[in-house]
Amino acid sequence: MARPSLKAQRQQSIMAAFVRAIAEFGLDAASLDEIAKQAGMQRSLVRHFAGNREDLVNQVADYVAGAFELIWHQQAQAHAQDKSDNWLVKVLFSSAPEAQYQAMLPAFYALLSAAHRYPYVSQRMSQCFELYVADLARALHLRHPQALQDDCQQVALGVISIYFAWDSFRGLKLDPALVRSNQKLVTRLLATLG
Amino acid sequence: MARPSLKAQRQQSIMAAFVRAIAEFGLDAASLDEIAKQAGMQRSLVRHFAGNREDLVNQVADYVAGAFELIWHQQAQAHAQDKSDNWLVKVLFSSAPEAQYQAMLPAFYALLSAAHRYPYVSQRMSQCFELYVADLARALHLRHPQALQDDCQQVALGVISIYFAWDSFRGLKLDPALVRSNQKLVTRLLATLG
DNA sequence: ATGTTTATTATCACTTGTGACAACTTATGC
DNA sequence: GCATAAGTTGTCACAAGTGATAATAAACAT
Repeated sequence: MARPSLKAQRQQSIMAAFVRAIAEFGLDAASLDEIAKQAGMQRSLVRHFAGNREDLVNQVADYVAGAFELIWHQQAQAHAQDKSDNWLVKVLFSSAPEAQYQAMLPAFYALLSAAHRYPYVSQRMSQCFELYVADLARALHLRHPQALQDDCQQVALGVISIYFAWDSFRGLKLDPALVRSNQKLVTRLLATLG
Repeated sequence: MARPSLKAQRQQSIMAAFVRAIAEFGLDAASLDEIAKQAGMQRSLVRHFAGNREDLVNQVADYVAGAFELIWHQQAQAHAQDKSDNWLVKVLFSSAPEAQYQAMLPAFYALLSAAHRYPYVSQRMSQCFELYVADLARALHLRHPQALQDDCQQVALGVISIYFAWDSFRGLKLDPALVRSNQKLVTRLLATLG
């Protein structure tokens, strides 16, 4: 038929470039030119493959939220056999997060703080958060069958919230001792499930 | 001597205008022109009274963080006599927040997500967070003298984190039932202090 | 009224962002 | 090779943002 389409790969590199640009300049100051430059192509190509600015923002919300959900899922599955909840504390507050994940954090929080101006982003971020909570609640219930589902949901919400707050302050000049406090805090909260 | 200075008032209205502009366009797209327009003055005046863009951003961090700290302080003092911790749940998750506070939320989270690009903002936001935690930890210790200080600190960190996460999703399309879960969650966490 | 300090207005020069479109090039199937 | 569909480049027109500075107007003290 015709020349093979590079659309998928191009869109990937555009998204990756956008994420980097957001980290460096902020969502609203990450210009199409900057994205193009970071992706090593011309601005016209960005437009060709990804549409205009609003399209790009919506797509990057999917890209980032999807990546976060994937990483979370992988972690959860890797520890599916663990009978205690200790892996949670380790995964969330001990091991250095994957580079890919860490690189997306600024974009995630930039999107979150701008979500109220982009309906689709708002919806996608909410969905991501609720998926996290529901998923963790399920995992907790498996390990604490005697606990009420509502209790598991509360604790899941708590753990995710604590992690969110912690994450949103990563990169700032917070007292490093807070990591330890957060670990103990999550342990304390999990202990309420008996 | 000379003509009386309007600097203080002008700076106030510039800050208020900046906060509104951030909510509407995001931190990096809130242009000096827009700020001037919302403040009802010319761009030259904004520059005259508040300096260039970077100055403005640093000032607005102080403005917002200061306002948040003030509101928090007022709430804490208003309930200084309450012997139980129920007021916390009510204050954080029940009563509709003051309009002034609510209007500043978008700016607060925009600043937080951009903090890694502005050293002073980073420092100011960290300071704000740590003040919240330390203040609440003190308040908790007063009501739970038998609890260890470290435990109070953990719980305070938890409550603040839960509130932060909740707040950062305010304005998104989250399931309204989560308010109730958050209330129960905070109660659960506070109960671990005995 | 005069000098002084501040507010206010009016511009200039420069850079950047955006959307749209036309022209050209390349790979593939038949 | 040729038609086809896609990639790629170049460019135009328009709008906006920023920093800087000079010039003018207003309020106050003496």
